[in-house]
Order: sequence, then structure tokens, then C-alpha cells
Amino acid sequence: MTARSTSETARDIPEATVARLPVYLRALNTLSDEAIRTCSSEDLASAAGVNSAKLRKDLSYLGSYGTRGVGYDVDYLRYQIAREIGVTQDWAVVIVGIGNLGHALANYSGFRSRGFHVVALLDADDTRHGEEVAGVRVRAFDDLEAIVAEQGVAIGVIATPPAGAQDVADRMVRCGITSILNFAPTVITVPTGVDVRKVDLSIELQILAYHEQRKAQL
Amino acid sequence: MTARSTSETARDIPEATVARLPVYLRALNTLSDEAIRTCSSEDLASAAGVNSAKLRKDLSYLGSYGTRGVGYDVDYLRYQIAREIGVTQDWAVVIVGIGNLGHALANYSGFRSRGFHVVALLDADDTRHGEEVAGVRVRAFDDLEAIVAEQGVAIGVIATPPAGAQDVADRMVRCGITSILNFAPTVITVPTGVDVRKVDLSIELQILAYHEQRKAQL
DNA sequence: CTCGTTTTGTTCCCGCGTTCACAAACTCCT
DNA sequence: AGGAGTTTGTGAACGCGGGAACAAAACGAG
Repeated sequence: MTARSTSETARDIPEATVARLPVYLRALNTLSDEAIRTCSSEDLASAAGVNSAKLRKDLSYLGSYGTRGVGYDVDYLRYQIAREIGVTQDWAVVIVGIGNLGHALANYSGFRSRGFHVVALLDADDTRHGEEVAGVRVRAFDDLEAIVAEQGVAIGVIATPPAGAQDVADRMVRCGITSILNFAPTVITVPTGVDVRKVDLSIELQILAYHEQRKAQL
Repeated sequence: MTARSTSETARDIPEATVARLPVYLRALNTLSDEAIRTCSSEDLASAAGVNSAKLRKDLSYLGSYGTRGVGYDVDYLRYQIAREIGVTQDWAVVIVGIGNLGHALANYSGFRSRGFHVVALLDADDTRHGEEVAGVRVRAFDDLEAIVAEQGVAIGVIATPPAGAQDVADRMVRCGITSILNFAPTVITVPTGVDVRKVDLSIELQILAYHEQRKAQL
């Protein structure tokens, strides 16, 4: 293990592990709600739907937060993971594109409860401006710069039709946004230093269709 | 390359490749719309946002559909990929849970245009029954068996709150559904032979938050 | 205090996926 | 026809992630 120096340099956690930490966090929240104080790697792994060896290895990247022969303290581990992910602080999020999906995202309770705060809803269609969605007023896309500067937004969500997605991304990047979650079914390119994650509903269905077709061929 | 016998046995395509085929398919559709007849692996790769070597290797799992020195015929390759994925045929899909997200999914045009057909919307809340969403009437969750039997549904989408997701999945499996797309933020377990893919909005944001936090530490 | 039990943290190995690099194959021009 | 130029398809090397297996550490009983 990397020696933890006083400079507190962030160890590099494998990407695959980072993707699972939120799953562990949610499982720990559930356990905590059930008033369970302590759990073994086996318990937590099955709650998270993974192998226990993998879970232990994942947690070992964060540090040594368990007790051999005993297991993990649920609340303590939960805090450590939340801190590592960065959801102990609150993140301001801007959503661009208030169609069906944008609506759903704005109303999604899972954001607020996990440290994300929708500070603005933007849409290019000015007939929607002023409309209120999930307690937030829809504003013009041109307000992006001002909002990002005022509220210190680092994360942007794109829920526009595919044609406009690249433009929105470009503008977000120019404003200083460095993390983008893209729901538009198109490839967007950004400069290095900006992270993009893509969620594509129809691709997921197509992957299922492929396997379904293969099952049918037997 | 595996000799293509007359029995036309489906070669096994790596999972990572399967996940990219829909991306290539979309890129090809775009090229085709632009009246581009032929493209090189370099062209298609950049349109799909991947490395050209990876693209060529991916396509090589399907067969040898390009021409050396020339490239790929856009429409021909498009058809081959569509056939391989299984989106030349139409797939019946049932959506359970007509909240904000269920609404958005029902209205999502990307489904219909890619070979997926929403045949039923189901919700446990009977005050919603009869309501019409995207031209489909919302029905009782208890109608699931009948609908699956009648329409030959193989793919189910879960857009319920997390508490109900496992029950919905169990019932889908009992009806004979063998592919599930889960939007509920919870781990669901299914018997082997059933495929589940998970889309979790808040996990994606948390992954971005992690990287964002790391950038800020510098 | 010592021994047995439990469970973590880690090492080692294997397989998958990515990338490089190049031979094979096709076109075009002379 | 032949050679130069292009582009595919694939063999080989490499690195990352997953899983088994085990040593180290804590606890409890006697």
C-alpha cells in the first residue's frame, strides 16, 4: 500500500473501482437504515451484487477501514466512501434541455439526496422560459455563463436532442464546466481535462436485443 | 477467422464489442443521411469516437465486410451490423412504472426508430390506469402475464421506485421475460439465463464528482 | 496466556480487451 | 501489365481487472 504521507496525495483508484463505490455507498445506506452497525465483506458484497474478494480489493484502495475478524463499521465506512467520492460536499448541477428527459432528471430525487443540487434548468426554446420545473425556473440557454460564474457550477447535464448536443458541450466547456453527463444520443468531443460520461437508453436496449437474439437462435 | 460453416453458428462476439456496435450503427446512420456512400475505418472510427484499430477489430468479429484499399460501403455495413445486433426485426417492450422517468422513456423517440416498440405501460398505482402516455394506455401491473403472452414480449423495462424493483423483476421473469433494463437505483437479482442491464443516473454523477474532486485537489 | 476461529488485506495468476504494426488485397495511374 | 498508394484484417505484445488463495490480525474461550 502507498504510504500515506502528510501531503495527503490522492492515490489513484482504478476506474472500475470508482464505478462501484457508489454502489457500495448505496448498499451501506440501506444497511444503515436497517440499523445494522457492522457488516462483513461478504454481507456488503452480496448487498451490492459483487464478489466479496472484489469488494475487499476495492475498499483496500481507499485505505484499511475494516477490522480483521470483525468486519466493517457501516457508518464509518459509509462516510469514508462518501468522502472519497466527494459527495460529502454539495455539487451544483446545470441541466440543459427540458424535454421529457430533462423534466424527469430535474424531478429525480436521487440527485438531491446524494449531494447534487440542480441550480438551473436551461432550454433554447424561449416559449418554455419562466416555466417552473421541480421548483426551478426554466431560463434561457444564454444565461449559462452568468449562472456558472455565480454558482460555481462544475457539472453540466445535456438532455437536448442530438443535433444541439455538441454546441451545448462546447459552450459548457468555454464557461469552465469540467464534467459533463451526456444523455443525447450522439458522440460529443471535448478537450482533455474535461470528463464526459454518456448514458444512452437505446444502446442499452440494443445490447439486450443482441443477447436476446442469440438466445432465440438455440 | 472462424470458418463460416453452412450451419451458420453464431460466433461469439466479445461483450465490449457488442456494446460498441450500436454506436457504430448510429454513426453509419448519420453518414448515410449525409449521402455518404463509402467510408474508411478512420472516418467511421472518428464519427464513433473510437480508435480505428479497435473499430476494425470489432468489425472483423462480424465478418469481412470491407474492401481493402477502399473502405466500407455505408449502407451495406449498416445492414450487417443491424442484423447482427438484431434490430432488423421489431422488439416488443413493456415499461413498468410510469413516473417521471417512465413518461420520458415512453415518449423517447429513439426507441421506436431503432426497432423497439412499446406495447404496454404498466403501473401499480390504479389512479393512473386508463391515462394515455405516448399513445399507449396505462394498464394495471397485473395485466403483465396476459400482455407478455399475447405480444411475445422478451424485454422489460423497470422504471419504478427502488423498493418495488425486485418484485417487478421476479414477476417479469416468471412471465418469461429474459431481458431486463433496470432504471431503479437498486441491485436486482435474476436467475441465470436472464440478462439485466442497469442504468443509474446518480451513479454516473457520483463518478463525475469523484474526478471533479480530484481535479480540484491539484 | 495460548489456541482456535473469523475476517480482512494482499499477492499471484489468468483471461479479456486494447493497441501497435504489418502483410494481404484492392484501386488507380502510367 | 506493373508499380505506387491505400486501406483492411489480423497476429502479437501489453496492461488492466477479476478471482482464488493465503498470510496477517483481531477476538473469544478456556
